[in-house]
Amino acid sequence: MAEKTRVRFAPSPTGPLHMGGVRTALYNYLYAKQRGGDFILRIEDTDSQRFVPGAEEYIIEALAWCGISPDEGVEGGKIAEEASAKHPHAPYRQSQRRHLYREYAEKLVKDGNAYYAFDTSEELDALRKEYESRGETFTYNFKVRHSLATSLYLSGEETERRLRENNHWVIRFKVPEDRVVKMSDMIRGEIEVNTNTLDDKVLWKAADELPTYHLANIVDDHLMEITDVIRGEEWLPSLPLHYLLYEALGWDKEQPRFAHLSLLLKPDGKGKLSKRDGDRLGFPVFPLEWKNSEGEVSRGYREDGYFPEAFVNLLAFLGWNPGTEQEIFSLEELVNAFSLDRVVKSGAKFNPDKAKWYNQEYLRMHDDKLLAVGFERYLAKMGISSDIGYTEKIVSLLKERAAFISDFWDLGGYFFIAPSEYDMAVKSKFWKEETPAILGELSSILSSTEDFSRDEIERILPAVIKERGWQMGSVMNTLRLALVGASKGPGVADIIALLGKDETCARIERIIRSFA
RNA sequence: GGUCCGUUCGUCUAACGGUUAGGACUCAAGAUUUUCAUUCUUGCAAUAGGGGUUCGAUUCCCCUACGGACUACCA
Repeated sequence: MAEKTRVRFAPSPTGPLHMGGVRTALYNYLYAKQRGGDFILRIEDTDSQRFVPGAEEYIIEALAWCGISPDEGVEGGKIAEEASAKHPHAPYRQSQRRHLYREYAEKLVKDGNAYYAFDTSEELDALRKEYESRGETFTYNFKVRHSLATSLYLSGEETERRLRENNHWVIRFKVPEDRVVKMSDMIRGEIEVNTNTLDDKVLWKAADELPTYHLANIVDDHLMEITDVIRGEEWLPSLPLHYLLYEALGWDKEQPRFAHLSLLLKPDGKGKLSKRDGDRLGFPVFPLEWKNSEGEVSRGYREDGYFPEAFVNLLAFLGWNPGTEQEIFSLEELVNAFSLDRVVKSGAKFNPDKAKWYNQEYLRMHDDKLLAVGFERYLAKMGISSDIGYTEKIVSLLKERAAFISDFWDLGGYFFIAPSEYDMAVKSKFWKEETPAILGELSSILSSTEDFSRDEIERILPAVIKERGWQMGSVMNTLRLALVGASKGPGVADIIALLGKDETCARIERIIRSFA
């Protein structure tokens, strides 16, 4: 029987989930679902210093908004704490699994694969500086560990004494000397690294009785039977350590496959996409709005009016493509089409224009009724209430020129509020001496029109203009100016029919008075 | 500095040794639209550089350049 695919998304609750993080979660999800596997959400909160309240809830909510639902880890919007049939590996929060890790760290020490180290951060910092000043690279490995205060060098009694004395000690991995670690990455292929360039990383800290990422991650991935690890490129440098750790723990035969995703880069200039870029260039970097403890607000795709489907779609295409010319994919279609083979190795610069285009495509696919409901919510925030039938007609008229629901307001605010000012460029071009008289006559013709349907108005208008020998351009544009206030919008007949007889005539009278 | 990863139009990318190097976004032009958009058509625009390997390199290898990540008792 083939093994069941199990992947995990393991964010750290140190702040809101970045869109790059959402992409990692998405690729994990797509990969798992395509294989009928499970997607697990695990919270890696082993850094007690950087814990941010609300971050975990944010992560769960963001994934939910995207339609990415974990098979394991989250139940009813909360991270599962108790083991159950659905959540056999609970708890899924590393801080609640702390008791598990020490035994593995101690086992590594017993087997000679790790050791106790008593040097302080300050001592090490000083040492690093010293090396740097000599132009050398400080590597905490076989070259130096015997000269430092470690259980490798100290006597058994001395080690015992120091372990008891205080909790300023750590357990470090003992990286083997001069070995070439051969690794395999599903996206990048084969990678080799000599162990001499690796540091003896800290695995466990006595101070807070917590493991570091490296240990917790490997232990949990093993315990949770993770088959494939798909994570960000920033983890690639620690892949050799992870290989070595699996080996030292005796788990290398069943260690997961790895895939490292390239980073999302800022749209302009150099470097990875950061919160700052969003603020600077005017686009969201986070899926949902986030307010930090200082009250600073970071905008979110959701709040900016992106459809979750569009967001997921554009995210999927940042570093992956189906190899066909199809660009619009639902989540289900992505599940079917996704393949790590087609994930691009290089970093992708985020393009806000393309993001907007995606949303426009999705807006067009949406039902008018749904869009109208969304638009009414937007209107309500501005204190405007509208009949849903009326709103829906507006939406259908404006749909093809909008990318966001909020665009309906910019595009059609005049359907709700009469123009208070007029585009003077349009006026100077089309407003003639005889215009007031013409508009006045038009107003009275319209007010006596029985059938106020769009089609009837569409028929009457040009007929009248032709009959009286008026200038088509001048009349139509000034009429539009009266109704809209500018030279934009759908057909005049559509606007008139929607506005209704009274409002149309009132607006015509009003512009005549304004320019009298 | 060291280690690792990467490099095709401005951007996202296709082309798994043989193509006029394709598509999408952006931009420009034209057509349609009495407006603005839409739509349609067309256009601009790329294999980082240098060596190999090969009958033939975007594709394989090496070097250089550039970019990125990592280099914490953070993840």
